[in-house]
Amino acid sequence: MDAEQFTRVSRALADPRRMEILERIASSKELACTVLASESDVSQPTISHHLKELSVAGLIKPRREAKFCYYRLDRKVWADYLTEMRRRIPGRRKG
Amino acid sequence: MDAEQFTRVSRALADPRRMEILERIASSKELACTVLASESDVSQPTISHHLKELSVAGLIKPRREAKFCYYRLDRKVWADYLTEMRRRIPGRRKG
DNA sequence: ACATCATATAGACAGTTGTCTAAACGTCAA
DNA sequence: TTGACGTTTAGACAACTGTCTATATGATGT
Repeated sequence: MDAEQFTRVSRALADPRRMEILERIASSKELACTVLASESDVSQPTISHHLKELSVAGLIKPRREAKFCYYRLDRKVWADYLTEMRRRIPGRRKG
Repeated sequence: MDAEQFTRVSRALADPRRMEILERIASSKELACTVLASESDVSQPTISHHLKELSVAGLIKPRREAKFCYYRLDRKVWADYLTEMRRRIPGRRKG
């Protein structure tokens, strides 16, 4: 994962509400915007905005189906992010 | 790790410069502000500000020795953060 | 006491961000 | 075509953030 995407992901995760949304998406195979909007206490455009940030970061992928838009977690990007974290802050070698 | 600290850590990591500082500290057993300030291209107060954010998040611990202040990574907090990340976005169970 | 060095704090300022409302866009069903 | 629905975009606004300069604090050495 390159530095730019790493930063984008980090920033995307920095907002608690966005993290919450990501968790919600990850907990399901696929989730429609409507569900997220109805579950949240912020407006639907705000949800849309957060989903875009998560998309741009590459953490989620949209699937359009007629009127609806479903999002799913990109597990590869997530795994890559965690790997990059461990690479940047490696565990202590003895000595 | 409680939700509040999780958010604080996430926010602390969201700034590339702060992440860089954290990596630099992690790469060494202990690091003085002076070193960080001299290596960076931002002003000393800005470095001090970033160090405070990282401290408040619990990621680094200061050690005062006379005039100097040395920082080291709190590896437990770091490990806890990664654990919490994995807990929030668990790997897919089959089915 | 005074000057010097290392660090922290205060205050200011521009840029970013999360949120809202209003409106646009695209799809479906009468 | 009209209307309703799901979603995105535009624009506005307050709050937050990264940065700076100037200053304060505190320790050292002369």
